[in-house]
Amino acid sequence: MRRMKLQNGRTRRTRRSNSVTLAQVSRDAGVSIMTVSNVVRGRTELVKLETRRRVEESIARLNYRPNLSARNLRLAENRSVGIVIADTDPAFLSDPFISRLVSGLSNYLSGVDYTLDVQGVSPERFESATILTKAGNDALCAILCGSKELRKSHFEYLQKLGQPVVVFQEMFQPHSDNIVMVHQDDFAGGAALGRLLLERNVRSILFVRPMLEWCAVEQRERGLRSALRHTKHIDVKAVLAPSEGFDDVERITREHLSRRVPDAIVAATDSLAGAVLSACEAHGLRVPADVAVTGFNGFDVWRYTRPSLTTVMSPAYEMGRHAGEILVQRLGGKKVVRLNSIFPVGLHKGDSA
Amino acid sequence: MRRMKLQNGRTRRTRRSNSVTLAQVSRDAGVSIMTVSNVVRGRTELVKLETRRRVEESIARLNYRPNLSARNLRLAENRSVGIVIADTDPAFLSDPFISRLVSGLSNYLSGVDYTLDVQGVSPERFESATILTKAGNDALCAILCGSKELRKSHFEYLQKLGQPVVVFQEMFQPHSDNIVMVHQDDFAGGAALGRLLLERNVRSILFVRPMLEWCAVEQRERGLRSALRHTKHIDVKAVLAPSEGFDDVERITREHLSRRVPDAIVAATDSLAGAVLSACEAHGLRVPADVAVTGFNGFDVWRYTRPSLTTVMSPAYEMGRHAGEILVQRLGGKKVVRLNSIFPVGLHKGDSA
DNA sequence: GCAGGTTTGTGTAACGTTACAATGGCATGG
DNA sequence: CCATGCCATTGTAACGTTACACAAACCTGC
Repeated sequence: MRRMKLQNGRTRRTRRSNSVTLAQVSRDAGVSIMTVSNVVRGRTELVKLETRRRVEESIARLNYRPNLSARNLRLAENRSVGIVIADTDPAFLSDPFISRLVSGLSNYLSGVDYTLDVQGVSPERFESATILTKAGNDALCAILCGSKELRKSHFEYLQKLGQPVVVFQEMFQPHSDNIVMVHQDDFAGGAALGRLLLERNVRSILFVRPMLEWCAVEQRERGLRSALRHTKHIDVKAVLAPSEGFDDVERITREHLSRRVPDAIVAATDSLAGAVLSACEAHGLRVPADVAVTGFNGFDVWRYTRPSLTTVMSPAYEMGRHAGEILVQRLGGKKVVRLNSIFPVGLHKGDSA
Repeated sequence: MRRMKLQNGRTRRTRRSNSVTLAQVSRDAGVSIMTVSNVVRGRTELVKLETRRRVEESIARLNYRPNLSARNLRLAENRSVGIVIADTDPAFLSDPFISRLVSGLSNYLSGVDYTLDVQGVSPERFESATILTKAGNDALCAILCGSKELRKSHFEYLQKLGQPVVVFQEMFQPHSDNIVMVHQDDFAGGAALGRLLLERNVRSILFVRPMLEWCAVEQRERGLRSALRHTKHIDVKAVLAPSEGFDDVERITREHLSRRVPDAIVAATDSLAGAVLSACEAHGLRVPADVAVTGFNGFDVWRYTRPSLTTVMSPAYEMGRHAGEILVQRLGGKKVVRLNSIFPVGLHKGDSA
């Protein structure tokens, strides 16, 4: 970093970026800083047309852009929301569910002139995410992963922050009213699949779930089991995929199939279901005649697979938008009563179950 | 917003957020502001252990978090990168290519304690994206879409910014050394598909491309045509899908198929290819015997389709990481010589061509 | 007991912006 | 020609932080 001599002989650091300030523009245009500021912020009623033109010229010539940090500091407002995702696996971060959620949030915020900060962080280091340790966002969103104790402690942490927070896909009861829960009805989705499989007279089920400990997955399994609760002699066995990678999931499924072929395989997500279908094909099993297969979070995968996948449709994009709306409302000072938004899911009946 | 009376009777706005400042902590701990600041920033060699403990207690009790805007203003550094994507279509924003690119960038930045701002914006309003109009990021990334003139003007705009910028998937020659181009070799990918189809003795090709005007798509088509250039009598016809939605793409493909069945259909992306396969199936065409089908940007779709899709594998995640590395290096003052990074793509031979 | 050093802590002036009060100029009207 | 009001513009004091210079306290060794 460059240093320069001051008159008195001391040295002082110079800015690293060659940023243009209001003061420079004001000198160039021969007006005061405040006049430039008023022009920049479109307070046209305060500035004579002729002056405004001159200032606008200077702004364009010098390529002036207002310094956000200074403005935010002065206004005690950042017009920015952060989202922390407690996982760093690229496969999870670019999962259609996550990316649609983020798209919805981002698009909404963009429309009301807010920006979005995105950070993925491992569950163990959750609380040291920059977005959380430094106060640089007006509001936060979070997707919690990891063991239940870990998630609980992260949840408590978020409650203490005192700024509006949306937590997605989580079941804890908030004790503080800064937190709003937004989730899709994973339990109902799981239950709907369970009922469908009951109609198909399925007796044994393999539930394939990712290693990732995520509340949504738990709820899906819970919903599934609950729908089967009153029917005796239905065997549900959970299988942990060693990773979310296609090959790993396919391999572990094949291992299970070679031991015993269940009547149905319920995968916790569509991408897992894709690998499961592939494993069934490799075993020469007909789907759904020999084994029924279902997925979860249907965006596009169900359109590609053959047979087309029976899955549960997710309103991820709308959930993201909704979270944005809630947060911006809160920041605007509105007391939002609803602390819990559950989005309904839709059962998509494909040919695989 | 609350107001409060000052001693002299004036009113002045209070902060909307109940943020705790260094001053408050310092009062609570009975030390100076600077001591607290030193503790917060881990300058442990400057503070006696006993004092540090006391300060840390106060910090924890008051729930202090440093104000990022103030710090950034003082340091003239934001430790933050912004990415602008010149499209607001959720289907594009959550396209595997885009979301993997963003994951790579986000993960890298997170590791070096930078944050990432994401904004999608329509090509027409590109230059009014908050990320661009306000100076709040140390560096920027951009994905340009829209007509060539529009993209050119956005590119010029980015050149004038004077801060490090990475532009993805674009072919313009930068005139200023703040811009670095990062792209995958779409041309080579298209050419590889072209050569593969030549081997298959294909004579007529339908190129299905999205409405979205994106440089990557142009390059793919150009590469394809270039590979066929020296072989006479090969007919390449481009079809514009009315949207990237599966149903629209399938419909338009079927319309074309009912007029004439080409030897091959080259889709500009895998998701388009998925719809194309579905259209072929609906027409009772065998793939690849009656018509060969190929995709582009292979992440997972090729694993799901039957026949499995022949496609071009994209290193999107690595491209995102690489962009982050370059930008952070530049911000660290390193002169980066390379102004142009081209990532090689891989041809994945599936069963569809 | 005091020069010389080290360790620990503090005071101050920025950083670039905005809210607000205050200024000067220029009409209008009595 | 002076009050009055309005318009356009400006000066100033924050916002919360950090770099730097400096001060105070506490050691040494002679």
